[in-house]
Amino acid sequence: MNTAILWFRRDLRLADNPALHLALREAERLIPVFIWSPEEEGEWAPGGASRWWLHHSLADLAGELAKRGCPLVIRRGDSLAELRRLARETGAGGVFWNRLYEPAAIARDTRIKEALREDGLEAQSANSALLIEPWQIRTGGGDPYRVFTPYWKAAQALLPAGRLEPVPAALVPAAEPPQSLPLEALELLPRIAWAAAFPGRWQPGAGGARQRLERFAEDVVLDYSARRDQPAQDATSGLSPHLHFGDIGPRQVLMRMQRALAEDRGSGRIATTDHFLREIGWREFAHHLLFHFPRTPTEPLYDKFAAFPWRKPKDYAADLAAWQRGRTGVPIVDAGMRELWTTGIMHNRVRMIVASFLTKNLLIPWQEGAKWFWDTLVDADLANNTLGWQWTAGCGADAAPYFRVFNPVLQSQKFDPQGEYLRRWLPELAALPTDRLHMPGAQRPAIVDLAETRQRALDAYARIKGA
DNA sequence: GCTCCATTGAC
DNA sequence: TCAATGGAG
Repeated sequence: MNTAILWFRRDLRLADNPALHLALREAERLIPVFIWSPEEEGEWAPGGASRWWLHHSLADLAGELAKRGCPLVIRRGDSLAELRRLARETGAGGVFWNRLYEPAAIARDTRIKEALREDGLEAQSANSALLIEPWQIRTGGGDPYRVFTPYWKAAQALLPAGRLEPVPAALVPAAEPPQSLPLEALELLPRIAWAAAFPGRWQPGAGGARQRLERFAEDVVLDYSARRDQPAQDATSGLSPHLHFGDIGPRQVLMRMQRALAEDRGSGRIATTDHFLREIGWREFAHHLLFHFPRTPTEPLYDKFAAFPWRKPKDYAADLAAWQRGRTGVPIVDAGMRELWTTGIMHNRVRMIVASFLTKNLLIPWQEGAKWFWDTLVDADLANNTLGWQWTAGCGADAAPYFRVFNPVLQSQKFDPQGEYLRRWLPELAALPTDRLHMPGAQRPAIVDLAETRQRALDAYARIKGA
């Protein structure tokens, strides 16, 4: 084959890109293409924050490709139609891509693979996004895992080893350059100034991802176990949006961590690196679950929770709005929701706190929280978002037992003892003494009584228990 | 079928 | 202490 199409989706990098190497094995000339087709992702088209990231990550990828003499082609519309058109225009003999695991994407890609093969084209997919593909791991009984610890234990034996595919220094483009839209034509950037603070916080793209991984592996991971749960600290990797868009892949992360370990065995690095890789394991587990239980983005994994007595939309609309805007009167909740709105991210510890508050204290369905996160997080990822929300709501895999209701005041005191995080995101409270800072009503009257609503949640759970 | 372990907590 | 549950053995 003379020419191959490399179809980029959420693998926006040249390093450790197996589809790229599949294509280069088959063909001399390469046509890298990105097709904007959000309607093909059903209910889960990228949200506003994700689109901001995608724009900049695509710009970075286009730059890297141009440097190697092989410009990125940008199209919009029906993916299959555009791939066929591109193959016709260029005489390409095949299409290569890296797999996605969302139900809508799997259905689309399966259909496209069949259609391209019927056209007489080669069509092949590869794995760039996961250490272990969802179908590689089963319990002794042959079922998918639903509990993390045994899943991750089984995963150890299947972790990839060996070298990663190198980045080609140069690529050969199509004989005739195909038509391409300018990136701006996709209109991915928000029209309002909402994302104004994002560029100071993030550098989307493969270069930014590599810098983050280096900094983390050299320095931050040393204290990861001790500091990861404190939202005021800059003690996490910050890799989640990069991993979502494939600016970097989990194999690159794993190999870098293994190198860090090899460089200084005997230090405290072993335990803390394992702890971090365990979090990468949660990402793998989330994809395992989404693949095997594709209805979970909207439905509880365990059927009996379908009968859970959530409040009704007309009753909770005002409380939901207060939660979204960071006006609940519970400081740690409001701080987290403001961090999310301003930066497109929220510390994982705080995600659990605000999610517990929404589902248990406000008794609002977890799906509402999942939708809000979907639109506001730069790292919005269907697998991770679904697992996180169902975990907190108590209806999903490896869930916290429902009777474990987070107390946001205790959580705040424990994980932000100096009130540093609270003062950062609620500057109007900066002058308060720390002990008062954590308390509901410090800034505005709390919309609910914590003790009362905790009991209401426990009662609601008791009603469906054993159903 | 049984025991044991683990499970980002609160009272 | 409370308490539910999956998974391993």
